[in-house]
Amino acid sequence: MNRPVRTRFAPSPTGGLHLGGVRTALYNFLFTRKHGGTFVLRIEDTDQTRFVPGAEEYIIKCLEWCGITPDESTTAGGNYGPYRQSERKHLYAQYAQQLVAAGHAYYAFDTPEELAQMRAANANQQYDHTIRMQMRNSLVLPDTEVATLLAQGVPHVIRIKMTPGETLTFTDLIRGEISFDTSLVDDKVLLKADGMPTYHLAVVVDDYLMQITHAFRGEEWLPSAPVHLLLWEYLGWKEKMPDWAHLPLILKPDGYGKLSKRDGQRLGFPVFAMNWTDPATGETMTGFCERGFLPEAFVNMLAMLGWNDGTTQEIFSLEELVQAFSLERVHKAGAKFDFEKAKWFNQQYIQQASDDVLVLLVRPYIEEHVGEVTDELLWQVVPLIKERCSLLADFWDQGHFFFKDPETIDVDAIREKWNDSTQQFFTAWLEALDQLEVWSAESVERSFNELVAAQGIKKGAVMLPLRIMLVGGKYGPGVFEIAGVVGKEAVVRRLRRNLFSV
RNA sequence: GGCGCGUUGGUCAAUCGGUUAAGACGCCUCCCUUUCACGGAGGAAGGACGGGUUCGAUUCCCGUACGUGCUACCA
Repeated sequence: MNRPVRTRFAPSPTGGLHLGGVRTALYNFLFTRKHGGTFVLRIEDTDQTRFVPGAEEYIIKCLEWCGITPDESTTAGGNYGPYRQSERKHLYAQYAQQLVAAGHAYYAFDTPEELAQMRAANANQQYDHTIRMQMRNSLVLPDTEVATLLAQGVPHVIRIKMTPGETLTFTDLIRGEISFDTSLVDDKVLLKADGMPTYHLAVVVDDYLMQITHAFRGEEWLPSAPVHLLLWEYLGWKEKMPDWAHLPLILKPDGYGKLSKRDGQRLGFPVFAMNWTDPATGETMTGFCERGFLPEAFVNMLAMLGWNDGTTQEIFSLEELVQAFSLERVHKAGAKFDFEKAKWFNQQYIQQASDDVLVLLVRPYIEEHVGEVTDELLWQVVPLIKERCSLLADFWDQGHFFFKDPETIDVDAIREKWNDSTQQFFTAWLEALDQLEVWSAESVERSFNELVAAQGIKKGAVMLPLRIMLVGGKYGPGVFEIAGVVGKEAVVRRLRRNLFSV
């Protein structure tokens, strides 16, 4: 196939953009960038009952955050629009009619009750070649009656007429050759009673009209591949059919099922790229973005979930991914999502990031707690604590004491070390600090050491209490560094308060 | 139930018939550090099972088991 490469990402706007969705989009993006093609975003909003307003804008926002913006979409434009299936309604009906005319599809007038009755007779019964001649459709009804029913506007659908007894084979770019027996495939609905197409008709028509050359989608679509294959054939477009690649699923960390929103809530990690608020319930699901992931790290992590370049390299920039990516190396088996590993990727990127971008990124996570903070303070704090942070949100947990007095103090830890001489020591040190002319990490430390020597006590006995009074617990960077940044006033205040309470 | 797809340590995974079966995350130990992290050194932990093919199978084939997906006028 010599056509220019065109891939499409086709999410349904029914909720947040989850990990599997982003990864599919990412592989589309990497593939098109590598082969100099076009990356199309098409929206599958044919199911009006599940359609959620604002979801399309949300999806585009997520892709932008990830740095994998599509070349063609409702907002980006392009010559193959409209890019929303709901706006292409007329096209699908036209091709469905064409299939009926060619004898590859038929009108079915069965009511929901009749369908239920059919299935009640045999739980495994599908609407297929074994039973279609016993149903109410244009295959069995006289032409005149069909015409009358259609004229009267009786609700009906159009179903594909599967030819039994054939073996369909196609080559999946990831899985190799896959075969199906058409006798086992049912007569899927192509056009619904409301005039909207089902996914089956819509993908084929859209991919054809948008001249898609490579179609990537989740593994869950594999069983319906024969329907799509036949549709390409029946519509007479077989030569233009894209190559297929069915991507492995992203699985929940425990158990083996597909990763779902519920798993995120249950296990305490995000499953969406960015915050998603369900307009119906008002419930907000935290995204990787808001949780403090850097987009580069997020994308890197996702790329490695089901693919690797065969070397031991794990950290890839987007550009490197584009170079190294190949569908042949995508795994066949699903991969369990591991939040710990995801955090590790982000930690790597935080360590690599320069302090000036970190200051920019970290600010909202700090200001969320204490209001406005100065650049100067952030510039001092960021380098001191970045190496102990995996998520942007960690900057608050690891450095809150730089911005406000600790709210809780690990009193028990102090008490273990506490006695009259430590009490004396700190009282004396407070006076010494007051005399200090230059306030810096070094001068504070010097003053501390001098007093330790003068009082003849063990430094270990007073270091920990000092830390805890200053930061609240047994963590954080060097105490004197902290004292230097926080300033004399705050140090004295924190010591006084805690000296008294202990 | 039927059909499809899959199966290397707890997790991500390398190996494209011959290896002491890499590496990473996590876990454990030690070092560094008068806190915690970072960093460094080390450790435990793996080919689902049964048949073939072959001089030789983790690798190729078949079967079984297990898992998972689909089986809607949802995608």
